Amino acid sequence: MNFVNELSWRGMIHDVMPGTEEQFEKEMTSAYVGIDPTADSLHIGHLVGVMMLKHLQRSGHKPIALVGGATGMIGDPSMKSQERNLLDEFTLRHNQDCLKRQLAKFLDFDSNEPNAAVMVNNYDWMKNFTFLDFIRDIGKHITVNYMMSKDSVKKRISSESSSSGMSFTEFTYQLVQGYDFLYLYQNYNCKLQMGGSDQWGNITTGTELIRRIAGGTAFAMTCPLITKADGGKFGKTESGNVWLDPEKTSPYEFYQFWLNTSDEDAEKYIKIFTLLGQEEINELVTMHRDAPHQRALQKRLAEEVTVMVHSRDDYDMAVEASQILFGQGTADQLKKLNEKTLLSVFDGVPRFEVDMSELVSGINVVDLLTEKAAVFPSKGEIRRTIQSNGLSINKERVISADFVIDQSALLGDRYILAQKGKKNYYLIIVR
RNA sequence: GGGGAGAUUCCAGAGUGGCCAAAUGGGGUAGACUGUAAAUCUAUUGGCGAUGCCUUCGGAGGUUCGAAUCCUCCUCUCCCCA
Repeated sequence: MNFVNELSWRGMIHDVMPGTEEQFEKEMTSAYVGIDPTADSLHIGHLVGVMMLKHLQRSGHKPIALVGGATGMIGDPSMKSQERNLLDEFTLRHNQDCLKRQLAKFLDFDSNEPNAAVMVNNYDWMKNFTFLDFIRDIGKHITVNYMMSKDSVKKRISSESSSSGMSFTEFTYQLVQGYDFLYLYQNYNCKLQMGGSDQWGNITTGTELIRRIAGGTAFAMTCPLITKADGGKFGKTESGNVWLDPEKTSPYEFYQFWLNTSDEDAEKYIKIFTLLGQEEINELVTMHRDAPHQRALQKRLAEEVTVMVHSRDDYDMAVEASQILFGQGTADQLKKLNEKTLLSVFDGVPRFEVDMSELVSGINVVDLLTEKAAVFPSKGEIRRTIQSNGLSINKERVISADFVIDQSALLGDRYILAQKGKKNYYLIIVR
């Protein structure tokens, strides 16, 4: 399997440095991707980089996952984000461990194969590197002129937009990241850095350092930034990031995220986020174009990714839940569910607990869903939702804000299903 | 060190004494249409015991019958000149 070709037909290559392909043909090559350890879980924004590493390992080369304990605290000027705070070492290690556990689902870290994956943390080699040593040994080899010519820097300096300027720390970022590459080159024989297209400038600072200090040749390869056809940010839902950690994003929500991708995006994503082959994907795309309402693409995409990140069981559960929630499910069907099925179906649904005493004499929906269970942030909002036909209880539409709920509404004697709009479910558990 | 501009509801951005809970756009939410899509259209978008009341226009005071709007001080941001 040719790594570059593989990524190329999948639309995962934005830019490659000349000679990269030849390098892969010449020998087993180590390549790395950087990951910020800002949280103790990866989110799907990280997935592209992870998939690049996965393809790399599949084609016989050696993946290195670099945890940016040091760089993560500086903040990349191209990210526009604020400068970040230094994570304390305990948190850093904790996050690193968690990330490794997740990455192990994609990459083989443990085998004795020569191309087993490796995880490193740049904090380990940066923490004892003094400022003086750094500017003497590294800074000396790169000119400010060179650093200023990077797009990420230029954008921040030509401050026609009322941006807040760029701090020296941010300016230094590319050097620190470049040094990582040099370090990996010297200590791990790593010859390629991969990343999003916004990383190109940073990566080439690394190859430049390697050329000037080590007299070696290293390569750069970037993938396009993942976008959505509607211009929105990829990987976000109403409730924020889509995490790989099932505690943060349940498998049901995870599955739903992928199932909801638009037609246009689905064709793109299935190539990037699954390992399906070219032929199979082409068939799916054709099938989908013939009968878009079947959403064969989305279904397969959601299946593949959910199974890969979670498990086949989690996937089955998510599908079952989706069928009950979005299928022809009626109030009657809902009432027939036994407790076990009900709980598993609503596994990923936000839950609220309410005391039985609230229900015995009946309670107004508005009060229940604001004061007792904070499904809505304010009473005004729930009233507006009811007025626009947006609220259902146990799959039956609430038509008036005066609607009263009592024990007769309970499913399985202790549950109430509240639904806001089409897609948002909340489970109320009565004690 | 000197000079200038600014801080408004989720964001951008109007408003410069009463008609302002505050234009417009974006975003969010809900509805219609659909395929749990996209696009489009509609409604809504501070809170509440709701024809009214309460809290909001960087912070603290003050003027006034009445302030987002005027005055004083403070905090922060940006720009220009040294």
